[in-house]
Amino acid sequence: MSKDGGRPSGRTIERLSMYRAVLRRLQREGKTHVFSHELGELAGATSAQVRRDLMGVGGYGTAAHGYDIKQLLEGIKDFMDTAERVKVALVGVGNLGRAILTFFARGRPNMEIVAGFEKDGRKTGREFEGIPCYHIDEIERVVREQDIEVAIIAVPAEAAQPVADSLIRAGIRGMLSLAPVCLQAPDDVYVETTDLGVFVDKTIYFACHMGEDDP
Amino acid sequence: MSKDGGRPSGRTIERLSMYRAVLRRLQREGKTHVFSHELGELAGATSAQVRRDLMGVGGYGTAAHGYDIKQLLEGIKDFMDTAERVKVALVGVGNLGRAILTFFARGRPNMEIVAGFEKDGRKTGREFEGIPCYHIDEIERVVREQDIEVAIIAVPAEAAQPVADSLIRAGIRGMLSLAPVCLQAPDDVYVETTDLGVFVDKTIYFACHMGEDDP
DNA sequence: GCCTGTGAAGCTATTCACAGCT
DNA sequence: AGCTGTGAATAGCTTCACAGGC
Repeated sequence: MSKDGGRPSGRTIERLSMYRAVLRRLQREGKTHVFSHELGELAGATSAQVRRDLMGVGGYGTAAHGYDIKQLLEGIKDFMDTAERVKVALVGVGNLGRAILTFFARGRPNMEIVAGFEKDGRKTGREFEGIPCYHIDEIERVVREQDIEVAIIAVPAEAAQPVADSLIRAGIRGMLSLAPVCLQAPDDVYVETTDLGVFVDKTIYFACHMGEDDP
Repeated sequence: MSKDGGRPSGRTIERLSMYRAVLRRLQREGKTHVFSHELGELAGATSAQVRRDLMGVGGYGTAAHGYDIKQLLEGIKDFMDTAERVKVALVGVGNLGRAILTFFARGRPNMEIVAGFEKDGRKTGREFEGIPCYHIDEIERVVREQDIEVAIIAVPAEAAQPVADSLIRAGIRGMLSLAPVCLQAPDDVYVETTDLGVFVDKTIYFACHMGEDDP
């Protein structure tokens, strides 16, 4: 069976994450097995794509019943997750930050938000969804002390780079920024940027230019 | 001079949207011209990538000063935007919805949020950021009456598909869903899904597996 | 018959590299 | 000398298509 073929691409990881979400839902609904074409339909991928992605995680499927959901979730977990739950910080506890807290509050198996940071003094010292909220100046100390490895940045555009700089000084390994700016960071810190404005523009573009043929 | 070469890809549109954000910022800072490598650095792309993207919008650049920012913004606008500002609905006015409202409140040139929808009766009938909030049952009527073409869906996962169905019945052309489910829709409705959970998983994965070589 | 796993083909996107201009 | 615009080359991703199994 040769070697397992290099590192997976970002696209593959995104899809695996979606498959996992779908699989968990199916499991809650009582299903135990699923075919590649079903999973594909529910996750927005073709069956061939699903099979190829699952190949990478050592996918044990059978022609008779498709994939065993429990086994598959286990496989994806082994493939993607780290041994311990990753500790995550949330910087910015405004509307967006609180939405994120609610979203992740009921805990995911692979991560845990352990600290929030805010500039606004009326929010610091309190708890949100059970997460303590510190002042933004404490980022370096708290991130170090608690071995926080990943941060979600939900602050206004102007504040994003300074926040990133603090996190980098504190030794963060990865950041997900929701602010509409491309953060500068050293090569050994992974940065992912998700700008809502971009997705709105994209949706508008394709919604309004659909079915236009080149003349 | 030959044909302008087919429809641009989603990736290209995403980058154009980011370039635009950067260009607007540079313009506010008083700059009038920019080189492809500068724009690339600020937007997270290579200079070659920038030049190729801008070629598509008829990029007028000169070797001496690079691209004229004003002209370029005009070009991107002509290329991407529709003649009229697109009317957008926001479904779900919880924390996430309100974050979106604040984010887009100061208006973008190409779109305008004109209505919010909520299930929670305590929010309906009021205004948020100057946007009227209707009950979710009124989606069909209001979307039709106001010629709303695009919707942003910021409701919990379980509610997303029913909301999408109402929007589709109302004749929506595109939807951006922030719920972690892949929406079913007819082919003539464009659907974009942005699941935060996926991006968090991805960030965690790459942050924690960086610098691992195949043994 | 209908499924998985997978080499090979096909396609799309990105980068290279250089002509042409200032 | 340094930049844009762009054909050509490369790299990366997705789909095809079929062998093998239940």
